[in-house]
Amino acid sequence: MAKNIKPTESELEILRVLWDKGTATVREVHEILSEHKDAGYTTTLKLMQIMFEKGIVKRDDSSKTHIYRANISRESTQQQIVGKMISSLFGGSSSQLVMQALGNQTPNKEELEEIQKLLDNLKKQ
Amino acid sequence: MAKNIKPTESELEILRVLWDKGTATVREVHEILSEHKDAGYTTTLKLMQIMFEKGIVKRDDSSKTHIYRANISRESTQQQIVGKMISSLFGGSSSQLVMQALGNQTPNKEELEEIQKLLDNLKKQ
DNA sequence: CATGCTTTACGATTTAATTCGTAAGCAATT
DNA sequence: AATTGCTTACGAATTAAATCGTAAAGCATG
Repeated sequence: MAKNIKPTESELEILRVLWDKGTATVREVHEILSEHKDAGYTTTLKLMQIMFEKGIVKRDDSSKTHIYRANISRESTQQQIVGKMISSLFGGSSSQLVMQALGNQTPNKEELEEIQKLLDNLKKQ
Repeated sequence: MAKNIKPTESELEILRVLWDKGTATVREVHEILSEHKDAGYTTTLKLMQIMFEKGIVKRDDSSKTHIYRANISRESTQQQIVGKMISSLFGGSSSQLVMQALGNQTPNKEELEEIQKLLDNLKKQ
């Protein structure tokens, strides 16, 4: 049973850091976010506290500086969001999304091969 | 130069109706939306008025009942949103999005063939 | 022309997300 | 022990989206 949680834009940014690093403190997340975005430290803190209340992240608060960790997987979140987009923007047709994505920004040779393999598998069934 | 407009969730719902029908009155849009969602008529009206102010839709107000029409294309909007999603959720890798979409909900034979054609084209280059 | 129905306009409220200021706690250093 | 610096907690302000109530205008019909 996948969690039916829809992270906001800002929450996604934080999740990406946590997914990449595994665990992180508020400070670490904030450092990374502030490369691209300017918001104060307490803003990041507050967001992460709210995410904790919502159950989107876990945290270890046994020491003074809390250590955070994502509580929803990258894959299930991607699936959730992509699924929603397919139904809301592509009339339920995943192939339309695929075409759009491929036409948009072309992957390199290795990636194309990977897609080809997946496609071959799907065609067999 | 594509418009850099990011429709909200509700605005997208309205746009979908306009894209499908070409033109529509507030009443028509509202009828369709209210099949799946319950919000009052004036809510839909207000949203469409705001979209007009933002330039997302055009309207013909020569008669009392105004006639609306999308002012951004379905394709460019899809591109915008998919592009954003690729960078924000898939680390810039469009193939990852493709894999996710294909794994998620498998298209039928014809769609698979279409994707195959596109893939062949991309591989040639 | 009065009544009733539909429309637009518009202000106000509600709800959610984001942002920040300030206080309090803790730890290291002087 | 006082100072400095980093941490969390928390309330409050800001901003944006969505919702609705009410009024005014237009139009058809009795």
